[in-house]
Amino acid sequence: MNAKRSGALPDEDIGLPDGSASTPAKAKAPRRSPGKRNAVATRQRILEVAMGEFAEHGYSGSRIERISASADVNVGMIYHYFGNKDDLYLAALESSYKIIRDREQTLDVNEADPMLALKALIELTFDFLSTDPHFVRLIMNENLMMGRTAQRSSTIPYMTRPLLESLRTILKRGQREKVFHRNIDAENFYVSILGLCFIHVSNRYTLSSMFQHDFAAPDWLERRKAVVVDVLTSYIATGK
Amino acid sequence: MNAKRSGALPDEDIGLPDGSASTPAKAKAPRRSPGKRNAVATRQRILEVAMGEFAEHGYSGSRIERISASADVNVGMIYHYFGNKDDLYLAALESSYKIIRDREQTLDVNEADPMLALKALIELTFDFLSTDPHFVRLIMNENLMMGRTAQRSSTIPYMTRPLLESLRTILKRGQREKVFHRNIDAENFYVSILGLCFIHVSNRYTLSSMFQHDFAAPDWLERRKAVVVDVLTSYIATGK
Amino acid sequence: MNAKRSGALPDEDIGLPDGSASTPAKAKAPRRSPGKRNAVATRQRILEVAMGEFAEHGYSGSRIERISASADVNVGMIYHYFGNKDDLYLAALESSYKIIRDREQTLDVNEADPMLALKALIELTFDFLSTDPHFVRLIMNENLMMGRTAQRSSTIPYMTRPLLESLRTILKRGQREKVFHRNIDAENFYVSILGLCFIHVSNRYTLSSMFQHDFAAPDWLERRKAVVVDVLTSYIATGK
Amino acid sequence: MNAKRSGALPDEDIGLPDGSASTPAKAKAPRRSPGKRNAVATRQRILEVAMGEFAEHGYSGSRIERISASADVNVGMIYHYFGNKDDLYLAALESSYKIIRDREQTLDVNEADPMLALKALIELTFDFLSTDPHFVRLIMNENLMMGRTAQRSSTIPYMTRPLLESLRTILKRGQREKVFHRNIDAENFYVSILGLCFIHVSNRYTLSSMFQHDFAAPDWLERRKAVVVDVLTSYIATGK
DNA sequence: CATGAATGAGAGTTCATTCAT
DNA sequence: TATGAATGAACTCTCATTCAT
Repeated sequence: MNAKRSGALPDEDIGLPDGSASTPAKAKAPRRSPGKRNAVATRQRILEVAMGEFAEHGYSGSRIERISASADVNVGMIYHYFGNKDDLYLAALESSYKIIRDREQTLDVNEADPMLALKALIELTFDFLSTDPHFVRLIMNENLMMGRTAQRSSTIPYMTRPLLESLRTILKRGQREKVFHRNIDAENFYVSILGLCFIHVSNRYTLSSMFQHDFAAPDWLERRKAVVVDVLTSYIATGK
Repeated sequence: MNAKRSGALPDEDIGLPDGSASTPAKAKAPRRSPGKRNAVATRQRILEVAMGEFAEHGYSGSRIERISASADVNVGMIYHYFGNKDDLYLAALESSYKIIRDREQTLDVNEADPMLALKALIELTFDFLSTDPHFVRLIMNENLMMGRTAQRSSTIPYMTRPLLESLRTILKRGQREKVFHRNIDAENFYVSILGLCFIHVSNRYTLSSMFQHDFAAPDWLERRKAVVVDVLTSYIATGK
Repeated sequence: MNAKRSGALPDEDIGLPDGSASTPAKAKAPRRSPGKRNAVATRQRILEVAMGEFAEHGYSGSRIERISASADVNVGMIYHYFGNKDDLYLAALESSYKIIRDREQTLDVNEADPMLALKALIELTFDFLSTDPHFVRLIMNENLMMGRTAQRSSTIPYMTRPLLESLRTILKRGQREKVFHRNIDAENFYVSILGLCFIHVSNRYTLSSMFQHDFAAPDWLERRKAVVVDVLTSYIATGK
Repeated sequence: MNAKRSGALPDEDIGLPDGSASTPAKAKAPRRSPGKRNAVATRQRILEVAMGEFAEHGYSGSRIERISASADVNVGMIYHYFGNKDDLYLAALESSYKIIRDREQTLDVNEADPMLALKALIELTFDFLSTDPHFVRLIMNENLMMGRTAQRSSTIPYMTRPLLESLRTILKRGQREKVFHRNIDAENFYVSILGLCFIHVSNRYTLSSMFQHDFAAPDWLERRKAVVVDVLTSYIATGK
């Protein structure tokens, strides 16, 4: 891709300007041993820094220069390994998605009690999104950009498949055992889970200014998680 | 001397680059002619165009030039009326919030049946957010910018008060009449409403690529709205 | 935000507008070619051009564009090396001061005859200021800007120390040897020297229009220098 | 003159950017009685404000908008009365010059003792320049602009004539009475007076940062004035 | 006379990207 | 591989000046 500047993405993208001064240089990847020319490690270092940069500043607010400084490489290297900002963003997005996918694999769908399995899935989702806001911010950004990059990706569209499969498995079993209502649609239920686990992270700041307290406070999160589980289970449960 | 690229937000913001070519100049306010040299009208025209621009492209992706072209005014006029990009964004944000607030005021809280009143509130929220994605996008953008502008606003923090008051009134009456559980917390319940009404708009594109259908399709929205009402009422209802 | 027109000095500055047409692009540093991609040389070239630009046009009258053109570099390079117009001006000011300081160091303070040493110092000051009006203009400009930049400098305030030390040394010796009056104050005397050596350069144009001749003409300068030395020595000398 | 922007002055000018915030709106001419349409008074008010503005900010640093605000008229009026910025500057310059000229007329050249008359002239000059730095700043500015505007003026070139005439008269009488050296040249002596009375005002800020005290402090000025008189009279006096 | 909305031509600054070394 | 100097195209913001009302 050879597009100068923002021309890269045909239409939309999200960004946060500089503020370089106030962002305290990040945790900068550990300084590499000098002289080591380790292509794989360099690439990985750039990628990790980029994930943080894009999550924090959005696409157009992210700075190649800042990434190169934090990753302790020069600009040229970024272009060498990733081609351009657009493709670096794609790589960062895919890499971020991979993390949650891997996490979801740890779920034991075959748990004896479907309700317990469901609760576990809800809590995992809640915890994952709440613990590290980077992922949520990246998704928000991607949606503001109208999903253009996600569409280009060959891996992202499938990203939540495992989670969805787990959910379907659990739902079916619960319905067979008549502990769940039979007409619960997996997709719709997934959207409900996501909505309830996403909102306090995505809208953290506007909610905070409405309610005058921090929506990222651990104890609030703990109580909120219980409510979310409650809302969802009371909806799905037959009461049997 | 000079505030650097002065107009920037101190630290963070969200933006979507140009794409000028593909965005066909917007719907351009109707070409004025009789309204020439009309301060109020000009200011309003700029503001309306700005609301659309910021919602579509985010803060740093928005272009003063594009706004001035769409509003059919000289760039200088924007600075004349709003000072700088930042303050224009603030004005647009406040103006957007005002619209939803005004809409909420149309609710009849004293509806005889608390459950019906609650459903009305949920549906109004759902419809408002779904109908015009601009508001949702603006809020997403503001949260990606860590709420910096909302905090600067003297009006926004109080904007959702009326809605909350309505909700509290309804909840209290429902609890008194024992049709709602007694320990439902208004704040927490509001967050649940918001989460369920927000997610399919905010995550429209990533969800669409996951489930391969358009999450803005009218019929899907209709069904989804019923589910949302169902989830929330089945959680709150005593079954009495 | 952003310091609007951001790069500006906090409050005041002096400048001379364009006149680009009439100023024939300056003496443009010799077109580089071998020196391409030479950081040190490029920085130096920019600095030298900037010194001339600021001296001729004042701060706000100076144009980054004109500097970049004369230095035969891209505008971005100026920001790369100097950050902004303000800091470039600071660098130019410091660099200019350094030149006169270095020149002063060539003085032999331990000259046998204090009166001769004093004359040498006066003549050096006179010649330096008269020969190249750039320095005088830069200082005038800085004073019109109320010394804001000089105050920011960590080096300028100390720059005239050596000259003052030289003067003090000479004065003391002359007083000890009773060829100078004893109650001559070094600071006050320095101000007198400066005033007499400065005025025909700083007020060159208004004086010229008053007296209808060029105050920069070499023969006039020669005669004037003799008068200045005369005024100052007749004041300080005991007549012994 | 119809030149847009800085193109007005062919080449040079001096200016100080905004800093509007820190300059506390000046002493704003007394608010005129509403409804009064007094052309002469309006013109005069603009002129006075302009004199202050140009003295403080230099030519290109001065803002038509700021002048109109301080003079409590709108921009159009300035153009109505003065044509353009350039001609307003010329008017302000001439008006400033007129003030000092008028002041000088108060001198009694026919004072019995030539030395006393000379001292009076020196002190008047010293006091005038020290008391209100506006005049000095205006002259500095004009010289940085290479006297282009002064040359256009039909009155300025003659401005110091009266002072010069007074000086010549005094010098001649003193030389006739043999209290002054005979070969003192009026022009040269005038330049010396000016240099010694000008420097601590023109270079106030750079001198202050060199010597770490305020060169506008009343007691310092008093002592300095004595030195200046001393320097000049000890040079001119025959000692008879 | 008076107003201030509107214009247009810059000016300073930023940043993705390229390329000589 | 690696560096960072260099480029060029924007972008935000300013300001003298004009002109409809």
